[in-house]
Amino acid sequence: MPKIGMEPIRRSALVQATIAEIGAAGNLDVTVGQIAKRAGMSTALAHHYFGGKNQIFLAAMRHILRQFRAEILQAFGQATTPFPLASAIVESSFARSCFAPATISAWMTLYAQSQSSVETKRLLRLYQRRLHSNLTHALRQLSKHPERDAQTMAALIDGLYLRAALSSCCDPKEACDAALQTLQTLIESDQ
Amino acid sequence: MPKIGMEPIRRSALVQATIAEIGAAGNLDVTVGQIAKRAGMSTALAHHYFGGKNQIFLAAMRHILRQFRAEILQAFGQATTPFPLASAIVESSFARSCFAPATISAWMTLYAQSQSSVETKRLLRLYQRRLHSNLTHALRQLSKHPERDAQTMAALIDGLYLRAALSSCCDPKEACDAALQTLQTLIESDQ
DNA sequence: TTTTATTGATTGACGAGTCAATCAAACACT
DNA sequence: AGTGTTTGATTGACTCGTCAATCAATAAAA
Repeated sequence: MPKIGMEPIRRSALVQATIAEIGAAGNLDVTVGQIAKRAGMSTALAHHYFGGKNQIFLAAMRHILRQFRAEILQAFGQATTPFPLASAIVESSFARSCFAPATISAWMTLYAQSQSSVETKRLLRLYQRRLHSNLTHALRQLSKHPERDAQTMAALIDGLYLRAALSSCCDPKEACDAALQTLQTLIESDQ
Repeated sequence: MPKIGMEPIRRSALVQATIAEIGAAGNLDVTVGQIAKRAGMSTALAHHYFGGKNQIFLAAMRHILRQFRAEILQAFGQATTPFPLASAIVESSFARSCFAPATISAWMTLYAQSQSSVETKRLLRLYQRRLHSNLTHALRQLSKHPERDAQTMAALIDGLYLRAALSSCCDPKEACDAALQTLQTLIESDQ
């Protein structure tokens, strides 16, 4: 079997499997064995490539963040004028991909783990800083207090996401509309 | 030792110890042994009173929710006119007690576990519904869209709490002010 | 003596990480 | 082309530790 160059394939498969497995379990109570099995390899191989359970999880988290970032960058690419840009950032945050059960569980896990793992906390902060900075940039020409409104919008996005993701009652679309509505209100109020 | 009526004392001690232990660990990776030791008893006794690990955790969660609810009720008691009432609800959500490390960890755990435990999800929804209903009540005379604005404020509170609790940079006070500021903006905008 | 409180010791299961061994492709050299 | 060597890929089996849950036994009130 040893075709050379398996490493990236295996690593990717493990990351995918980790996310899927977290999604299926709903939390971090997932064994390396389960992950490896889903990825179609032995536990030993998983350890061989990642060195340990925690590093597998971190890689999975990074993958989610990278995916989210891609979503945002795409939004930046398509919209060029300020307001559509701001809306696009909001809409990216409520993209369908963010509401896949596995993604939701991974996010919640990220929050929960950030209390105990400095590396996880670092990742979370990275996300928060990026969202804030993107929003500030988009709001610079729309708002009198771009920093402050960006802070508010960022928190609102996180909060609406939480509620939409956890209470299966209200759907992503509704949450997104609520965020856009508030965005409008904010930039109108201090014109 | 068998003084009669130990049960409530033991249960309470276990709940306290659970919260403290979750706070110290930063997550749910806490053993019954650790909890029992902190509460000054044997693991067997912990099992005797609660029946199992999960039920200990659920009791701890319920305790946090109850504590939070007390904070809100107190706010309701003190403020009688609408606007101070709404502010008071916001302020309760950012009370110092909500930012104790143990409380933060417990909340994050609540979010994370709600994906896998129906009972935990039930508790979370209970909190969400109560916050929404309290806010709606307070906003009824202040806003043209009490329901909608309550939804927004509830999400904003959760989001600001997340950010304040997880990034040690921005403090509770700031988050609270941001929420109050937005509350003001919302009710002015649709007057 | 019945009931309640309490524990030490034990069990049974599970899981992370390690290791030695195997297998096959690629490579080097003739 | 043929042969031997290196090297990456891969795993089964094992170790070591941990932990939830159980139980039988003890002690003290009522």
